Amino acid sequence: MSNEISHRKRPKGSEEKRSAILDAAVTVFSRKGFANARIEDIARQAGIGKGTVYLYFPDKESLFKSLVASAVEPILEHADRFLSEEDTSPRETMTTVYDMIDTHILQSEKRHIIRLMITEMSYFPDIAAYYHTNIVSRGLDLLRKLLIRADARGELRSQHALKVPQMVFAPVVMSVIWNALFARFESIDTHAAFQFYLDSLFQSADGA
Amino acid sequence: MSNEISHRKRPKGSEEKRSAILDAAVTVFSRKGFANARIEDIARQAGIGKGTVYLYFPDKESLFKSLVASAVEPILEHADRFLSEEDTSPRETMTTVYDMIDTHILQSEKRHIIRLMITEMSYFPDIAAYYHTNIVSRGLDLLRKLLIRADARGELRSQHALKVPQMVFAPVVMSVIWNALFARFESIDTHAAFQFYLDSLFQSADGA
Amino acid sequence: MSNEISHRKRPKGSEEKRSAILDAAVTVFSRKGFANARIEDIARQAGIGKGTVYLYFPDKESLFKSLVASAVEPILEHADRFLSEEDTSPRETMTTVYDMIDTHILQSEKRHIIRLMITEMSYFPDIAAYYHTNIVSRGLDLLRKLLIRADARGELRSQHALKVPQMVFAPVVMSVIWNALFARFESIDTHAAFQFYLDSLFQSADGA
Amino acid sequence: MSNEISHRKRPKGSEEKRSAILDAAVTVFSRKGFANARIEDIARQAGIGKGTVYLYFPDKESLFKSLVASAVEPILEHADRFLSEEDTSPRETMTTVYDMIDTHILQSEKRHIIRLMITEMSYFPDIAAYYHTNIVSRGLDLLRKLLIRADARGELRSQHALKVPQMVFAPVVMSVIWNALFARFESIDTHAAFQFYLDSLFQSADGA
DNA sequence: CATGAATGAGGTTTCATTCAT
DNA sequence: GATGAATGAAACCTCATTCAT
Repeated sequence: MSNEISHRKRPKGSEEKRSAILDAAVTVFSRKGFANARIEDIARQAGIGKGTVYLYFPDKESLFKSLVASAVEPILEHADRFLSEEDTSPRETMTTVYDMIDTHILQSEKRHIIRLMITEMSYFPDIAAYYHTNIVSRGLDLLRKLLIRADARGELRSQHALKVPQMVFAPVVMSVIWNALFARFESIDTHAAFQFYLDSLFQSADGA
Repeated sequence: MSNEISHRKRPKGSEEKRSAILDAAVTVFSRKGFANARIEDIARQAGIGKGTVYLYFPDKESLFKSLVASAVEPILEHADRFLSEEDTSPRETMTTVYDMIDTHILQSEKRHIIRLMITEMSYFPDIAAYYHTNIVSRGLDLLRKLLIRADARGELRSQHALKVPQMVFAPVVMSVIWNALFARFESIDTHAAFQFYLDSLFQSADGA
Repeated sequence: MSNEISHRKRPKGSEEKRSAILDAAVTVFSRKGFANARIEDIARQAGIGKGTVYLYFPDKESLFKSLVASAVEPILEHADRFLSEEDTSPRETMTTVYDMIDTHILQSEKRHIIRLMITEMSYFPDIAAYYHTNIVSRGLDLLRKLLIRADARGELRSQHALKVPQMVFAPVVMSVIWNALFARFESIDTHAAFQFYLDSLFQSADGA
Repeated sequence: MSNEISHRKRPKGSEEKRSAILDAAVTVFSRKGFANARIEDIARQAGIGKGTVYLYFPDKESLFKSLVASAVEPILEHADRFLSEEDTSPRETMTTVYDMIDTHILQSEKRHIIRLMITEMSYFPDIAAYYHTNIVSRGLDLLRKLLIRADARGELRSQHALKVPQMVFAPVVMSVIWNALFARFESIDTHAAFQFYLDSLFQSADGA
């Protein structure tokens, strides 16, 4: 909706402008990567002047970090709520989580931000630290609990899953990376990946 | 092993020096990423002068591409051979493949190169095209055959796997990325990931 | 004179600055030649920063070409007008042309640019092609007509002149080159050269 | 004979090699200009190693200067002899000189060196000084005497010629420069230029 | 607030020159 | 003597950032 190539008309309100810059940044960072993105391109894409970017973000790195934050924070709230639900079956919970991820990340412009996190975060150790502490490790804790609950109910197919809860994210990561590198040549069936994972993680309580 | 009659005119220590530059390049590219790696740093790391790098590689991009090639090409030969074996059970074959990957990539310095491929390749579309054609799509073909054979033998656990053979690489990709971003904070149990995958893909022929 | 509505978006002092850069470029290119002139020297000479040069000219070569164009284009307009005059005697016309060249080129800073054209143009084949097509061959055509008209009026001294109209430029070229190489040691009497040429080309109609 | 593009077989004798380097230098300097000629190209063209050039010439500049010297010195000897002849008519003498120049310079590879002198000498003030003192001013003296002698015999057409003896070289300079810049597009009739000059300088003693 | 002209640090690449073999 | 691998100074050009308007 807002990531055409055309230069949009000047946004007015201050918060709107901040958000226009972030939108433009996703586009440009996605296309070029952090190092090759020019602030001037982001400004033009946002329909504002180059100097204006610096009224909203102190420097290029902060802009990138804000971008990541703007994408990740809303996700966390949802996740928190759903993963803690204990009155639904683990498979149902996980199905819901995957649906949410599919809808709110993979199908939205946010998938670009997730890709940028994956490809650029190793060069921003402080971002990595921040998100590990605040998001990843908390997410893994919730997942571990979910898997343990599934195991207790006899629904966990492989004990190995308990040792690598990170793999639950594999369909997301693989989908994002595959599309970044090879979408031009060959698509990846993300839904099948989710289904495959649900089948891999869970079985009905009778072991079938 | 790499001491054949050299292709070009460079004398004696030449191939060793080329190697030294590539080794230095892994280190520096890994630490800084392609864009932030300075040729001068690579040269210093290799213990040579800045200009010397250009005697072996025409420019920074070629150096990077050669680096990727040097890591990937040997892998392909092995993979080809093993995946085509038809007289072993699919699970055994896959186990061997995972072992090979673990030994030759994840446990070696090559894991850094694989990470660089994943994180930088989207900015080198021609590398992506080359490796998709020559490696990835061929690998997927072999995997598809393997999975179909497993299915024919009643050993494939989920039909969904057939639609996303890419997911077979998930343990490798996840391991590499996790370690790049979060190894400092929390390890990932790569072996458990492989086991989980084998359990997910295959069941004994009687469905157990 | 150069204060029309400017083509691009550069505001107020912009055309002045472009001019200042071109002026500085004449000085530095003249002193050092194209290859040995450093952009930084030109910038310093113009009283601006190195990067500023690149706001006005995309690269060093373009700067050089613009420099040549800025000197040559105004000349052409004049020349066109005068050489086509058919109601004055050829000798008078040629006298006027030589006067114009003397005033507007040899006595002005433009003589440096003409020298640069002569000394550097062989390394810019596209400049040579452009100026041959647009200036030199057109100038020669006009000169040929002039000489033929003189011949028809019985005023051409030597038929050989018709075969090498290029020699009409000899006083200019010789003067520019002599001064570039030997002005320090010995002057060249440019006016005598022009007079010699007029005497060589033309005689009164009665053959005297 | 010796300016093909192919890499010749190794010359052996020391003087031969010096001369091979000079031959190669003409070719390469002509094609690229002083600044853009690479020592390595000259060496390859001469069929020797890069370092070998430095056994014969201390640096690039010296090589260039030696090149010019090798072309100019032999010319001087001839010129001296002919111009001083007083028992032939000035026009005959000048005709001979022009013939010599045509044969030994314009028709030979030396024309490239003359061009290089013209185009590069302004950036080598010491070369200019040397040749002005030793060649140009001496040549002009001889020419002045010749013209005065012609005048005394009533054979000088225009008194202006006495004031700009430099113009006697105009056909040479114009021919060399024209060919350097525009030979691809349009030729210059050098012989007509010489004839035009002889007609311009001299008349028969009776004024015809 | 907004702008974009101006700046100069920084990185890539070239190539004259050296020197160990 | 001859070589060419190695070097690093030097120059082009880019772009994040500043600041006068």
